[in-house]
Amino acid sequence: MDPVDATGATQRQRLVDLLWQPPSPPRRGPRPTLTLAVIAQAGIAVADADGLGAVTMQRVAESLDVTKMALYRYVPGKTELVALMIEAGIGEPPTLPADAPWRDQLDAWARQMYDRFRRHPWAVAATVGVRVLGPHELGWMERAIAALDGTRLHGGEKLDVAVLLVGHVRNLAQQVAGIPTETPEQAMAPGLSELLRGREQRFPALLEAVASAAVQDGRDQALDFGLARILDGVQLLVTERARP
Amino acid sequence: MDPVDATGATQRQRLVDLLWQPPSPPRRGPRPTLTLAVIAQAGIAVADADGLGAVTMQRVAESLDVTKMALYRYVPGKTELVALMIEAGIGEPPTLPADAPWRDQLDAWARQMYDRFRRHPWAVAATVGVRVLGPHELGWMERAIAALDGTRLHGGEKLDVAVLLVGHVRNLAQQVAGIPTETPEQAMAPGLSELLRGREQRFPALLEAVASAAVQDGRDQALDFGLARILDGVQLLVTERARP
DNA sequence: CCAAAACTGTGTCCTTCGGATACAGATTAC
DNA sequence: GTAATCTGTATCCGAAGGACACAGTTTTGG
Repeated sequence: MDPVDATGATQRQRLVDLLWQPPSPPRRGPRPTLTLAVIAQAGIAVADADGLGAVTMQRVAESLDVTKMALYRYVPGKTELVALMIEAGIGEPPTLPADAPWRDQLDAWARQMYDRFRRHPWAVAATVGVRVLGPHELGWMERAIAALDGTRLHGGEKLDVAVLLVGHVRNLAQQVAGIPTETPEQAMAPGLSELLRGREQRFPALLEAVASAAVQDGRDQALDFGLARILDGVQLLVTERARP
Repeated sequence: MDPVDATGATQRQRLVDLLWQPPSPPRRGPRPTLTLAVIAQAGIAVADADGLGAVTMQRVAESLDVTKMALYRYVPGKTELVALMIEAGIGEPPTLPADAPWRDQLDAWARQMYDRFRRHPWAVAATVGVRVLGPHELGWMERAIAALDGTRLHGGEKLDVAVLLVGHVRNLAQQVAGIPTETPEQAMAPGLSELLRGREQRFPALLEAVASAAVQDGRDQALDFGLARILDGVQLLVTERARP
């Protein structure tokens, strides 16, 4: 199943080690010219500028004035490089007032995560699919779950709330990616209204919604809306659980 | 900005045409051995079997007993092939009872979309980022918006509800992809509990949640949970709007 | 009926990418 | 000092997307 290398470690285990136990500097041989952090930052710079597709070993190496193969001394492969970029890009989990109501905590949490994703739009595409989580990413999850500590939700429910919020934030960040100036609703997809033109009778409800939404103002209104709905729904459950 | 080909059409416009106006059969020359639908199905078969990464021109062409370059007679490039795969994979929007309450309609809508994504897990990864929407995909949106026709929500709000639901469904489908047997909570990420082992003091809330969630049963419980919360939240808004 | 036009599928070539391997130089431990 | 260890490099490879020219096939117009 999982490919095994010469040392007997699986690819997965090597990635886990890379993310969770940054390798100690070597005791012999020439001093390394690079570090994992520097490499990750270089990759992030490329991705921020020209998208995830532009992140190639060649390009990252060039920006660091080394050869492509030099990177492989630090990183097993491109998958691992992207994983490091995600960890660095998402960054440390936010510090939230632990004594604030859970709803305020989660609201702030979601907005800060949205901020990170907006700063690094490629991170949305990079974090699809099952993968190994790093300390930062797990720290974010921990912080969200911890916000629900006071409630009487089950463990599974707490996890589900976090998953729900992450999904919303990721989804919105993705929609806005690449269209920094317009509002999300207006530019949900390139030329939505353009597509609808000439097909009015086929998508009447959509047409009317888009037309009346175009008048709407609102930076990040879709984020606010979804967040309010989700937290309203969660609040309903929490209060229901609160009374015996 | 947008590359222009010899005929003066932009790449984007060519894709729009491909999705919305299936090209008519040629009037002269040899009969084509393939059709767009057949090619898309071949691509879907490959993706279903071995993932989106296994979808190469070569591989798809082989499965159709043609050369790689033959495909380019039908499809401008791989991007367009994937777009066709998405359209065919998502399929026609569901038929829902138009007289049912909006909540039941949206619930069924979301579950059917979840079903499609579960059948084609690669579709989640393929539909990240801004892209041109096809008739099917737009039809799904239309159907969701139409479900809210009776309510007094604004156009923008209706769109936001749809986006919210799509986000949840996509997110869940992605989590479950590749782990068909276990429950989503248990296998949110490969070896979440394995990662937590030895780091109990660093992620206490997460640890407790995972531990108590492991006992939970529940196929698709995360889907149900999120759906219920979201629709609860929407319902709150709808009823609020209903009374003057 | 026949030639020109239009179209299909193929073979060949190019570039880019991720990655394996072998090697030369630098640094440290014994 | 010498052996072990580690770094960065140069070279090579297979697979990928795609450009292009060509040969064969079918229809249209005279």
